[in-house]
Amino acid sequence: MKPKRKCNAEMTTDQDFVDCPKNSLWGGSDAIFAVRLVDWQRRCGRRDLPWQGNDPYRVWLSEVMLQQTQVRTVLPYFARFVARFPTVEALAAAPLDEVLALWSGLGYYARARHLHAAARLWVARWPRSCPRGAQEWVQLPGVGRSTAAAIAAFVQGERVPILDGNVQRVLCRLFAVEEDPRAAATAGRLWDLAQSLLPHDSDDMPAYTQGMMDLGALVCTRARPRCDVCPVVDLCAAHCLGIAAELPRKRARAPVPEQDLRWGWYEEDGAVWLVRRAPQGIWGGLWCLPQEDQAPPGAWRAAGEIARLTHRLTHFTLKITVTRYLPQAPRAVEPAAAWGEEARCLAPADALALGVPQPLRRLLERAVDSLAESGNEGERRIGVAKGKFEVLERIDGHDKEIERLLRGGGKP
DNA sequence: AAGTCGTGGAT
DNA sequence: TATCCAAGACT
Repeated sequence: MKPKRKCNAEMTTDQDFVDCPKNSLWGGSDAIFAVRLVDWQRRCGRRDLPWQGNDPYRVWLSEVMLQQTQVRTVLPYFARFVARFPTVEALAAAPLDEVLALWSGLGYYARARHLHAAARLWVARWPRSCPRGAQEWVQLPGVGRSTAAAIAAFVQGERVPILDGNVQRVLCRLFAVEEDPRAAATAGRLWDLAQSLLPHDSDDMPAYTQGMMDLGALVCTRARPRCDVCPVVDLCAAHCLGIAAELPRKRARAPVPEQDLRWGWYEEDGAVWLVRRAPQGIWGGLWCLPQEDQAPPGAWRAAGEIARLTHRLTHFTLKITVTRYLPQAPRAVEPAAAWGEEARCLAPADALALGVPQPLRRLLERAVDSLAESGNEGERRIGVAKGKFEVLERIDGHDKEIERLLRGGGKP
């Protein structure tokens, strides 16, 4: 698209400034941007999401779930969550383990721990009520400036701006901001711009806030923005300059490093040992296979590697090797003290009811499938059927042994 | 104040 | 396939 008018750096005369769309954004009290956006949201925006309304609990819960997570992904988790915990009181009364189990698979598990702590703080400090205004919402753990503003705008119509990824992109284009929006200095400027665009009437805040999100998600998208249907295209400096699709500028990202991880599949009479991970770090508080940072405990013998999983995260790639262990003696063995106090031995189907990280969830699901297939009562084993893993690599020099283990067989 | 934290959708 | 990144917060 070609620039239709001069803007920003090209402006040299007073007339250029008058012609620049950026000028009309600052054009006094008409608040044309907000008026247009609110009108557009009410006609074309999303109005049927299950958390929309003024229930503070549902709005808060959804905003936390939606942090760094797309709407499509959140929908089934939100439904399960409100079915199990219809109120903040119900959530506060639940054990953390149950919250983590419902959160399992959604990622960023600190959100679940903070959510649980926040629910308890909420009912203790605002009994039969809720935080009033962004200043109070932000006091809940897991609720930062943008999330607090979204809740306050939706529930109470407070005139406070949000600044999530969508809004950053919209503002970078609207004002032709070329700097990295995630740099601290740029963020401050974007917050100011966001504040300056708010509607004057607080009754418009819910539709306006939803409109900013909808505009970013549906029209002002990262790739191929739909400027042809944008309600504020004539106010957009980047469109004026013909660079809307190129903003925000993406910064170069370092290549993602790889990290090796070793898990132990300690199998005992059709069940497998799980340990709770420390609250800090990745998968904090979740149940997982014992991670073999040091030598595995005694009384077990290695029975081959049963899986190699590749798990990609934003900042690095995990290569997980899962080694199967069986008791040395036919009788049950004591859980190793090295695993800490919280260790449980569960059938795979039962383990799936706990909060577990996604790669382990897949592993357990395959084990359940395998049990269902091979279901002989006498020879119950947690075999893993060949070809059922998402990612399974041949392990050099042990193909036959691996194959046999993958079938869940015993000695040949 | 950069690093860390998950998973899946979209291109 | 590889890459970016999503209704960010916390340390």
